[in-house]
Amino acid sequence: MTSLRVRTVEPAIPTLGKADWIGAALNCLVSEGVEAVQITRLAKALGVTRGSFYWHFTDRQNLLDCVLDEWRAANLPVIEQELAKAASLSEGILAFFAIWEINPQFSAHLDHAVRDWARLDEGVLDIVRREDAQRIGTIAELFQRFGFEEDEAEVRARVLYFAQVGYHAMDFGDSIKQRLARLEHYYLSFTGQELDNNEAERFRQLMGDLS
Amino acid sequence: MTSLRVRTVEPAIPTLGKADWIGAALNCLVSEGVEAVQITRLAKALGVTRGSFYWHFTDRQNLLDCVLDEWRAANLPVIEQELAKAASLSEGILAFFAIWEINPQFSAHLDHAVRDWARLDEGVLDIVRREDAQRIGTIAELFQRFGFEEDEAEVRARVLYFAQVGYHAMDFGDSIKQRLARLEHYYLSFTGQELDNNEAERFRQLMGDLS
DNA sequence: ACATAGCCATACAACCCTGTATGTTTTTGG
DNA sequence: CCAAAAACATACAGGGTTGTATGGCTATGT
Repeated sequence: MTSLRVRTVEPAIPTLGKADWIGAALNCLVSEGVEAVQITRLAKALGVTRGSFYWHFTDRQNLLDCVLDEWRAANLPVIEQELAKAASLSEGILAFFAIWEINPQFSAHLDHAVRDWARLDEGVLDIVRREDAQRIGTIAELFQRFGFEEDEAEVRARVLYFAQVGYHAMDFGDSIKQRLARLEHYYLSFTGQELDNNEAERFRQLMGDLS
Repeated sequence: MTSLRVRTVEPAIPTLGKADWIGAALNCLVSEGVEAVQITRLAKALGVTRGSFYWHFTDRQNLLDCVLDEWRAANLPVIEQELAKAASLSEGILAFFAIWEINPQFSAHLDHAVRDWARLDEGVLDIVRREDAQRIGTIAELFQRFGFEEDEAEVRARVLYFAQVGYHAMDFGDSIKQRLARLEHYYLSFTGQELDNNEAERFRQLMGDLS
């Protein structure tokens, strides 16, 4: 929607663009929350004054709107893409696990930060809710595609998604290894089915390599 | 630890106590987040000036510490008490469901607010993590008590707890009725066992009456 | 009746953030 | 070469928050 680069030709001395401000805002949002996304601080971090900001944006809310758009554009499509191409249930479930951990396009921290933000802003909450509903629908579709009837698919999708969000919502702080060690138990708990040994090993290697 | 009422005799004209300030702070924390817990605002809400505050507390941090203590004292023991007295797995699991919804001592909103707070404060995060670990341990104990081996009990406890926290962390906004309608599916998903019809009905009535 | 302590109001200094208005420099285009 | 726009700096006004210092009122005890 918003073109992050207005200029058609890059200037000789690279100057700041909207994208730089949005990037700084994203970092600040993730590490310190919405309230910390302040024009003064970002300007200091970027090494310019606030005069620059008010050239690229009308006001603070304008920046926050752009930040939210960035989140939607980055995190929204990943889940659908990953789950749609799954050729088996286990492939889909394991891909879902992997998204939060190693998918470079998906930022779990940003997801978390936006969710916290939503608690303080009705407008953001609405958008996050729609996003969540859509994600859960995608997961439920996966379960249905591989033999689960509608109600059970819906419930299992929700449990899986809630657990994933909940885990990251509490910064529990255990390592990926600890969770990988009990991968089969998690899979059984989420699906009610046993996970093939070969698949489990392949997944462990995939996660081990990229962690 | 902290005695919320210093006075031994109630004054004729009831004056403000620490508890009143902490109560106002809790409300503000739940509805608007930590950053909104400001002395000026609380004073306005309580109908006094900030002079009163600095008589009861040394500074803002002092108040926040008290707020955290209140949370621990209120929400911590509830889960252990409820799960310890369960005479069957289903009784324990259903009791766990009920805590977030209808237990008067437990505030799900406060739990959520404190968790958000923990993202911005390392000290709070440590305390919340210990609390979470303890709760999960209690749930795992329940599973083990009714026949699950250690590893599976631990994983199922975590999935159950993560899902519960995740659900409330995202303000999903569906009604209790919607979830109660699929109670059996949730129970199956969390435990791998079928829920007795009579117990399901009894639980639905319990939740229906008090919601 | 008076001193004391509890409880709160008032006033002040310091700081931080926003938004706007207005310069200043550099680049681009005709 | 000159005008215009882009990108940023500077300066100012307004508001909000914290903490402290100090003063005033009220109940209580002796």
